[in-house]
Amino acid sequence: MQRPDEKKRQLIVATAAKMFAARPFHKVRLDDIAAEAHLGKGTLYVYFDNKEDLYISLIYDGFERLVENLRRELSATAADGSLLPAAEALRRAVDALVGFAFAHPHLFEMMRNVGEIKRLHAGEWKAKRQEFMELIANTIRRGVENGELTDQNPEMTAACLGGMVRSIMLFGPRDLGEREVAAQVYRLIGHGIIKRPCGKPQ
Amino acid sequence: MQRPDEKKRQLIVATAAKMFAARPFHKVRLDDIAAEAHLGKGTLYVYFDNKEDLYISLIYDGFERLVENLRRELSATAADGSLLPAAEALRRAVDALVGFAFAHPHLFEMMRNVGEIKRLHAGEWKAKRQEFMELIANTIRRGVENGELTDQNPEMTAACLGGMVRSIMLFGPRDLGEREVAAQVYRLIGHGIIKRPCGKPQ
Amino acid sequence: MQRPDEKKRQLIVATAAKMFAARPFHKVRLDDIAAEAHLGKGTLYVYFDNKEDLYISLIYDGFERLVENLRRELSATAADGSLLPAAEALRRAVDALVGFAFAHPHLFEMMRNVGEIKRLHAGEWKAKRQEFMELIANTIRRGVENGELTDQNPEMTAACLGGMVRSIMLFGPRDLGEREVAAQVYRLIGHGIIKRPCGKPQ
Amino acid sequence: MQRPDEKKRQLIVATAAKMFAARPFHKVRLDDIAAEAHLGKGTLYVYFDNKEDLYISLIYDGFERLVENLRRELSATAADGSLLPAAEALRRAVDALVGFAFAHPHLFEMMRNVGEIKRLHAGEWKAKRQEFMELIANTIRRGVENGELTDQNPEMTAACLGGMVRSIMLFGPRDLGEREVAAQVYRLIGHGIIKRPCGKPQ
DNA sequence: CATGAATGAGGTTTCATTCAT
DNA sequence: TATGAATGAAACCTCATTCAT
Repeated sequence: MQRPDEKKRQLIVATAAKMFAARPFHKVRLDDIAAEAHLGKGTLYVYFDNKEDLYISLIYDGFERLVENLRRELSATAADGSLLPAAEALRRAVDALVGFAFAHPHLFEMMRNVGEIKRLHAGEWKAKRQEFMELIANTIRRGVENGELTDQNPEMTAACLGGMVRSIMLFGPRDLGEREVAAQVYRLIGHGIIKRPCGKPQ
Repeated sequence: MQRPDEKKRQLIVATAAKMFAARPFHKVRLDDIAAEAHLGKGTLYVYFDNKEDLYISLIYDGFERLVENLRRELSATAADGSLLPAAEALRRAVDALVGFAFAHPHLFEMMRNVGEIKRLHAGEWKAKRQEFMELIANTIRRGVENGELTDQNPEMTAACLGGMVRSIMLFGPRDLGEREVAAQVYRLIGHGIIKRPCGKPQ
Repeated sequence: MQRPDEKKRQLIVATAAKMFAARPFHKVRLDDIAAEAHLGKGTLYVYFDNKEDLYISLIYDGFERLVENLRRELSATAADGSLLPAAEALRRAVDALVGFAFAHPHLFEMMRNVGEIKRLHAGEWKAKRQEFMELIANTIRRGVENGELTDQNPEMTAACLGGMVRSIMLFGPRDLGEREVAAQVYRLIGHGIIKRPCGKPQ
Repeated sequence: MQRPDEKKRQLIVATAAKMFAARPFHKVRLDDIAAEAHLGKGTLYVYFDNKEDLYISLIYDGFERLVENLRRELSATAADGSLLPAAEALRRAVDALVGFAFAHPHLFEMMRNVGEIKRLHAGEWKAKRQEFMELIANTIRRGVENGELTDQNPEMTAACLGGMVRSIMLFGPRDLGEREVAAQVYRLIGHGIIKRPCGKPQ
């Protein structure tokens, strides 16, 4: 007797991620995923309810990992045990985000359809997205409180971050390196592009 | 692109936009669009080659209008006939972008899948997107040249803008007004969120 | 433009009847029905919701015709406009039943699963079956009232009739003629409930 | 037909009977039977070759028991060792039939598809059904020979019996008692074929 | 013997597209 | 031009059966 195998689930998810990233949902056939994973078609249905469930799980799993990465980075502490300066934390968040985008371009690309998912799995998804937003927004709020940062609407800023990275990946110049992208995003979010004459507050 | 009955074409486009915005491509049936538009299914094929053509045309048309909006705003001249200051031009670009997003949420939401389209209609699309990018990037470059702005990679910044707006619309706090969104985006892109002590260059 | 064609519906029904009679439900493929009827597979779905709907419709249509036959026979009147004697009416009912069984063996055979259908389309079916029962039971009751017949439970008797015919067709000796079957059923049912005056042998 | 664990085989048969009676063959999944019986799916295959074998065995076993019941009843002898009068034997047959129908409604209901089975296991089944028919038909013939009964076609009459009971159970009035059903069937069948001496009302 | 994860042939069903009217 | 009945390729999914454990 065999037991449901987490390894196999991972194999399916990874294979599916590759396929779904390369072509739109309705052009990906489960037959192909099964073949690519060297599994029987029915096996997919042992681990997932249906095509959509597989798709959603895929993205959700990825997003979950991303949130974990973020949490780890943002909860890092300095030598003395205190939290990192907000600006430093923000840089790490950007790095984590961009790093994830480069490490899992499939997943990142697919998160475009998050709007669709929200309709289907509102509950779980909303909670996880809330986590994501809170991690960043709270960091910004902390910075605002201790005078490091200034932001009239940390929530909006948090919401922006993902979109910035995604847009650059999709529409920006070709062949950008991870470093460059992270640096540019951090510059934009951090200082913007308008030269401010000294002493003139924003 | 003039067809027998431009009114009818518009009706189809508008109906389709509504449907495609509400559900993903593969869940929208031509039957549904035809029914919703009170037209025969075959009529759709008088005006569009196939489902994908309809979908692409939809987004392309929308994007085209957006680009025209942008061009109009960015080519505005001051009383003396000179171009607007770059910062002011940028503000107008952000306003145009956000205004469009609020005016055509369906279209804006659908542009999420622009990546998909790129694969299909690389040619036309690439040119149009190039226009979009150039409009913004050139404005930034102009500002950099005349000392108003500073940006190490105007192309990336240009690429960012759309994503920022979209992210805020999708993931940001509920019930945001057009003004608020435009203001926040402009603040972020313009000055960022890090308080800079006077005299300390970025 | 073509209009939904009642002729085509009949063609589908007739073809399906043949197939479903020859093999059990789960061994009949819609592919086969479509091929046999020289129609596209999808055409079946223009006229019926799904396989089960086709199956049910099939039997229901047949049963409906049977009930109409019965009604015609039982409402026949003598030369003077009065209803037929109950015994005569009963004979006609049996003839109609057996005639139908011989004319539409497919349908009659399939009505075996009426129990199944009841669960699915309780409403319509129940009403139609009620009609069937009432036609026979009322005839018997009329005979009882005017002294022709005697039956302690006309409803049960009515319920019996179909089963008798079906059993004979299925399990009785081979190569029975319509006449023989009708005669035997009538003898069984008839002499059980017809008061025979003394001395008059059956 | 003894298997490793006869108890377990019985459990499977009983569970399957319940399921097959409630829904048609193609809607009963072996998964469901296994789950309902708290057994592994594979275990079913230890005791039966395949789904159809299970189904057939089920009905065949039931029918076999019914035939045994009938044989016992019909071979009963009077105090003096002679066989029972034909009319009395017939009554017992009807009682046995109705009793079985009430005791095993699942099985009885399933025998609807006996026609189907005939095609599949013609051999064994034909023999067993022949036994059933002979038991009844011979009893009738005996009655005819000794003047108790009159029947032009005992085989047809025998074939009828099962159908009568089944029809009443399925389509007759609700909430009939075993007694009532048996009585009515006996009256119908009996008074049709029993010579009634003059002046003796039914 | 008992199990249930794995399988994949083959089923039902969908729906973009065609074309006769 | 406008229609929607007809089509059938191709998709998703089921589930009887197998077999490693």
